[in-house]
Amino acid sequence: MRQMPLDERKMVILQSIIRNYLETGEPVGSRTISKYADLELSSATIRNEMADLEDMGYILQPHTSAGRIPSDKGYRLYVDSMMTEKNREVDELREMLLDKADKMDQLLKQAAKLLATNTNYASMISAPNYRRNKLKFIQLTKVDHDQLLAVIVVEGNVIKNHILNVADNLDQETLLKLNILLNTHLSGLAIDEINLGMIQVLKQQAGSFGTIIGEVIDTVAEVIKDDEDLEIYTSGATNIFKYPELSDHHRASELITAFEEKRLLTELVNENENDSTQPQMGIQVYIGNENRIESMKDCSVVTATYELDEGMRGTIGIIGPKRMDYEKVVAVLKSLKTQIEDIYRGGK
Amino acid sequence: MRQMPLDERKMVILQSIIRNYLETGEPVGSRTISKYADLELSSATIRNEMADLEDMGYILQPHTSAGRIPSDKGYRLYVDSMMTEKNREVDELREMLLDKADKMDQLLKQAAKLLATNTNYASMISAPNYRRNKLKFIQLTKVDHDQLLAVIVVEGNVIKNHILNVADNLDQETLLKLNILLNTHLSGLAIDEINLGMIQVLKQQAGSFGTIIGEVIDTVAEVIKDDEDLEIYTSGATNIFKYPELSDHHRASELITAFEEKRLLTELVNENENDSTQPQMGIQVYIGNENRIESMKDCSVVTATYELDEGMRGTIGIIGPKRMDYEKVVAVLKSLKTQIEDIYRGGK
DNA sequence: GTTAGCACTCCACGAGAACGAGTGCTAACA
DNA sequence: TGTTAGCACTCGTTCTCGTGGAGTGCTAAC
Repeated sequence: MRQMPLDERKMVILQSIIRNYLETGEPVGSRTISKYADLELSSATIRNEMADLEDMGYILQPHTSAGRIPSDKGYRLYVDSMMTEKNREVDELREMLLDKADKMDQLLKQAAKLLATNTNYASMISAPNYRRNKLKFIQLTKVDHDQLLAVIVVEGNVIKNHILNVADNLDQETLLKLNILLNTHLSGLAIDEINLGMIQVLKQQAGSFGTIIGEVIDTVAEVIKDDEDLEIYTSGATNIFKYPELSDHHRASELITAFEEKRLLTELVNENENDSTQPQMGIQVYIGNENRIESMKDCSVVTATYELDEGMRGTIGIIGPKRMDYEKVVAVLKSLKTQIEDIYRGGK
Repeated sequence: MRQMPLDERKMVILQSIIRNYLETGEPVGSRTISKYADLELSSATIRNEMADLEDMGYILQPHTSAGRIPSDKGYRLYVDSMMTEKNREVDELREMLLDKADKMDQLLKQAAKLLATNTNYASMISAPNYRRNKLKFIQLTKVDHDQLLAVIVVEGNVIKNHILNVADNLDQETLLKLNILLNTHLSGLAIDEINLGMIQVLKQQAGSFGTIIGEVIDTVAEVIKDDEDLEIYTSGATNIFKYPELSDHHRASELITAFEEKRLLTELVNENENDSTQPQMGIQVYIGNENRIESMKDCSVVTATYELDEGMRGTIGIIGPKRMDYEKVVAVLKSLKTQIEDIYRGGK
C-alpha cells in the first residue's frame, strides 16, 4: 500500500465512487465515473486513477474485472472529510417527538421508532443511567396487609415502582414516619452518593423497622442496576433485509438476534459513553471492523451521545450497511440528540 | 377429494408421515415409512395407502415424484386426535419462573423468554387487560410546583404511573383532600365500572379542582387503553431461522417485522381471548391458513388463554413452522398457563 | 498527461446431462 | 382380495460447460 497525498482529482473520483456505491450497492466501474458530469475525463484516465486509489487502499476490487467498492479506509476518509451535512430531513423529527414527551421511556421508545423509519436502518437508544441523578422522593404506601408499594422518583421524572413484602402489619402512622425519615435523609442525593454510613444511620433511626429501610434501599440500588444492564430500545431491525449484502441467512440471523437480545448492544453503548475524546459534537462512526461486535463487522455503526445532566448520558445509534447514507444519518442523529436534550430540560 | 373412514392402518401411516416430517422437514417417501418398525409392509403397499390418503386430502405432494407432506387437514387430524401430551419437559419451567415473580410485567417478559428458548419457536405473551380489575388505590403526589405524580394500583399489583401537569400550585392539604375523595369513590371499583355519572359527582365535590380529577380519570382510562393495544411481550423471533421453510428472505422479513411491530399480534390475542368455546383447557391451534394473519399463513400458531381473575385474561402463544412439535408445545403452554395463574394467586 | 484500442479475466447466466428419489401401474403371488 | 416385486416414468437437484458482457491493465499514439 503506497503512501501519497490525495490530489483534488483523486478526491473527486473517490467521492464519486463512494456516492455511487452508496446508491446502488454494486461495484462501480470506470465508465460510470467518466460519465459523471463534473470531470471531463475518459474511462481510461479514470482507470489509471482508480488503480492509484486501490494502491493507496481507499478502494478495492471484489475480484479481477469487477468494478471497485470503497474499503473501510475509503469510507473513513469520506466520513471524516467529505461529508456535508444534510439538514432538511431533520425538522420533521421535532414535531413528531413532542407528542409523546410525558415519560422518558415512552419518549425514547418513540424516538427509536422514528429513527428507524426515517433512516431505513436499524436503530437503538439506550436510556441514560440514573446513578448520578438526584432522588426527588421515595414514598412507601400500604397495598395489602403484608405488602408495601415503594415509589421512587428521580430527577427527570423517572419513576420506579417496587412491591415489598413485609412481615409486620404496619400502621399508617409508622408508615408516615418511615416516609419522612427516608425523604429527609435521601431526597436531593444522587444515587451514587448513598453510602453505607448513611444507611446505618437510617436503620438505627428506624429502630425495629430497620429491615424495611434496608429493603427499600436495596430496591433503589437494584432498580438502578437493572437499568444499566438492559434498558435499550431498538427498532427497525428488519430494515437490514433491505440491503442484500447483509441479508443472507447467516448474517441476518445473527444481526437480528443481537438486536433482540440487546446484551451485545451494551458494548456499543459503553464504548461510546465512556469515550471522552469525542470529535464532532459527540458523533462517532464505526466502519466495518472498527466496532468490536463480531456479527456487525459488515455493518457501520453511527452513535451519538446525549447528555441530560452532568454524567447522565445515553446513546442513540444507527446500525446499517457500510454503504450507509452517512450524511443523512449524522444529521438526523445530531438533531435527535438535541431534541431529546431540549425536551428533558423542560422545554415541552 | 374422496370421503372415506380412516381405518387404523391409514391412521398409523398418516401419523408416521407426520411424525417423520416434523423431525426432518423433508417430504417423506414410501420407503421411509415401510422401514418404520411397527408395520411390516412393503413400500408398494404404503404407496397405495398414501395414494388414498392424498385422495382424502390428508397429505400432499409438493410435486410429482416427491414424497408426501402433511396438508393442513392432516395436521388438524393429528392435533385433534393423535396427540399424546408430553409432560416431562414441563417441570423445569416452574422453578425458573419463580425467580422473577415480583412484578407482573417482569414475570411475563421472563416467561416469554423461557418459552422461546425451551421450544425453539417464537413466543408471545399478552398482558391481561385490566378493565375488569378493581382499583386498589390512586395516589396523587406533588413532584414539582406544577407537576403531580399519579400512582394507580389495581388488583394483581399492577402499578401505573403518570405525570400530570397542573396550572395551580396545590398545597399539601388540598392534595390530601383530593386523594381521599378519589379513593373513597373509586377504590374497589372495576375500571369498567367507572361511568360518567360518577365522574360528574366527583368533579362537583372537588370544586375548583374538578379539572384535576378529570385529568386523573383520563389518565386511568388512557393507561388501561395503552395496555390493550400493545402490551405484548415477544421473544425468540429469530428462532424461525432454524426452519428453512420459513427463512427465505421475504417470509422471514415479514414474520420478524410482524413480531417487532406487535400490532398484528393483537389479532391473534383478541381472537383467542374472545373465543369462549375453548376446547381442551383453553388451548387453541391454528394451522396454516386457519389464522388470519397473512404473513403467518405458512406457520402454525398455538395459543393458551390464562385467566387471573374473572375477565382478566391474557394469551400465551407460540408461533412456529407447521411441522411443529405440537405435543411438546401444548404441554408446555398448559404448564405455563397454570404457573402464571398460580403465581398470581399469591402462591410464590 | 490523456486517450483509443485491444487482449484478457472472471462472474453471471442458461442449457444440457447425469443422477436419484420417489411415484403409479401392472402382473404375479398367497 | 390384499400384498408385493418390478419397471417405466417424472421431476427436482446438481454439475458442467459454453457464452456474453462488464470491466480491467497495458500499450501506443496523440
